[in-house]
Formats: sequence, C-alpha cells, structure tokens
Amino acid sequence: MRVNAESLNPYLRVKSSLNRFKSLQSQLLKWYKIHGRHELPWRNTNDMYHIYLSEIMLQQTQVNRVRDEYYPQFLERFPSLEILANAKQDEVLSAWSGLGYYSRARNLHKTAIASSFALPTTQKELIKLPGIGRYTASAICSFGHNQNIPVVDTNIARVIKRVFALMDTSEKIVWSHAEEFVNATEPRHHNLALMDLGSLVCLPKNPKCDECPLSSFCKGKTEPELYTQTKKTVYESLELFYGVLIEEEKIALKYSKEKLYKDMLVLPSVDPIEENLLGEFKHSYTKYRLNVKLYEIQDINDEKDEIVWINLKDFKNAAISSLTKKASKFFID
DNA sequence: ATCCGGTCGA
DNA sequence: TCGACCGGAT
Repeated sequence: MRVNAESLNPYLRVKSSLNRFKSLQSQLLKWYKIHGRHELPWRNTNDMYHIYLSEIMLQQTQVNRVRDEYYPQFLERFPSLEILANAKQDEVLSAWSGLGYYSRARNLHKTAIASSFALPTTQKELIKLPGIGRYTASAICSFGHNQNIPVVDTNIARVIKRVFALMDTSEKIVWSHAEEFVNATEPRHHNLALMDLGSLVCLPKNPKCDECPLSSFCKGKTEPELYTQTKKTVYESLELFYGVLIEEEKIALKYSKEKLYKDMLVLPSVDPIEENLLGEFKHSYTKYRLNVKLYEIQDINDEKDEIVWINLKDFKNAAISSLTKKASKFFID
C-alpha cells in the first residue's frame, strides 16, 4: 500500500488541501451543494446513535426502505443507545423484522450493550465492535465527527476506480486512492458528495458523464463499464416445507438455531410427505429461489420442547422474517 | 429474471 | 479471498 508522509502526519495532511486535487474537490463540492441528498434524516442530526443506526440499516439495503419505514420506527421504539442496550434481543429482532440480514440487528444490540454510554469516536475502536467493519467505522467518523478520513462503499469505490482508471483492483489500492483524494478541509461533505455522485451520476451502467463534475479529469470515462464487471450469480432452486399447527388461537413456532434466520421465530420444518397442503408461495434470498410449501399438521413430531406458542394476534409483530410473514397469509385473515 | 449492497468466518 | 447472509426494486 502506498503510504506517504501526508497520510501519516496531520499537519502535512492539512497542507494537502492545497494538493493537485484541489480544483477537482471544489468542483465536486459545488455539484454536491446543488444535487446532493441533503434531506436524508441521518444527515441532519448530530446524534451519533442515529448516525450509527442509519449506517447499520443502510448496509446492503436501499435508502428508501430505511428512510420511510424502519429508521423512524426503530428510533421511536429505541430512542437511545441505552434503551436499546436494555431491551431484549427478541424485541430488537422484531423491530428489524422484514429488513433482512438479521445479524445486523443482533450485532447492533451487542454493540449497544458493549458501549451503551457512548460509541467510540475513532475508527480503530469502532472497528472492533460487532457489525462495524471498515466502511461503517469510517462512515461514522466522517459523517458523524467530520474526521479527515477516507470512506469507501461500493458507490465511492466505483467513482474512484473510474476517476483513477484503476480497473478492478484490491480493496487496499482503492482505499489508498480515496485517502489521497479526501478533502482535508471538508472531509464530511467530500465523502457524502462522492457517495451521492456514485449513486446518482456515476452509475454502474450508462453513467451520466455529461452531468459529472469530475468528467474533465476522469481517466476512465471512455470505458466506464470496464470498472464495474461483476461475476454473474448462479441461482439455485430449493423447496422448503413448513408445518402450520394452530391451537386455541396460538401458532407453534421455534427459534431458529441455523445461520439462516438465527434467533428469529420460524415455522417448524416438516417432511414433504404431509397430506394437507395449506398453501404454496415463492421467496428468494441471496442466490436461492425458494418454493415454499405449507402443510397443516396435527402435532409436532420431534423437538416438542423447542416449540413456542405465539398468539395469532401477536404474530405480525413478532421476530419473523419476510418469508414467515408471507406464509402467514395462508393462516391469518 | 436481474440488480443492488457491508460484515464475517472459513 | 470467497461464499453466506436478506429482500424489495426494476
């Protein structure tokens, strides 16, 4: 990795705002003032818990769902890090229900417990916490504390790769270029601008180079798609079979011990030999195309002790996945 | 039917 | 370094 004196010495780092990228940085900020997504709620708060929560929710998840539904509801239910720390994991998972990647919610809760007084304020400390990797640690430091550090998510990575014509290269190279490019006087706005540029202009396919403030410099603009090649995903079809057992307005569920839906409430699995088919639907996640079949069953064959009985009227608000929610259409009006 | 997106553990 | 983890949008 390229390590230069500027990146190690904070004094020289300030001087680097006079570096060769200065005009580029200023073009970028000018664009951001006009076209940036300034209305996002987590960009209009100083509360580090709010900023942290938004970054966890935004991992692998589209902005719209987070902004309109999960982020406001979660904050209403868990208004502070301390309240979150004192909640049961099951409550946290129920607030995350339907959002996917539930390890994020488990790690969020663990992190709240580990640092309920206040989150650390350095990238080095943040990255030790569960669920916080290099990107999120940097994002918290940059967006929350305006620290002079690079941030690289996939949008920013695409911009960096194109601007510097890096092709597909190792994470380290991309981060080191992002570090050289950081605007030392406006690091927060610089990184947010790069992120918005990546998601609004420097698109994976058909990037809008004519709207881009960096296009005059961009070394990759003649072949932008050279820098976004992805390996095609091979899908796999799978059949899943679940049993539905309802007694006295309560349904039999269990807590998943598998990696999939770990600690979430799931329907008990059954063998596909059952007679009473109740319904069938499709679902998908990662590379799997699922065809799910539900069977009405009379009793639980084994592991009876693991069953938890949930009132049907509580079902919708339980810690269940989207798959389980879809299933409920066949036994709840 | 394909696309989009961070962290973690093997 | 690679595959598993999620689900809605397009």
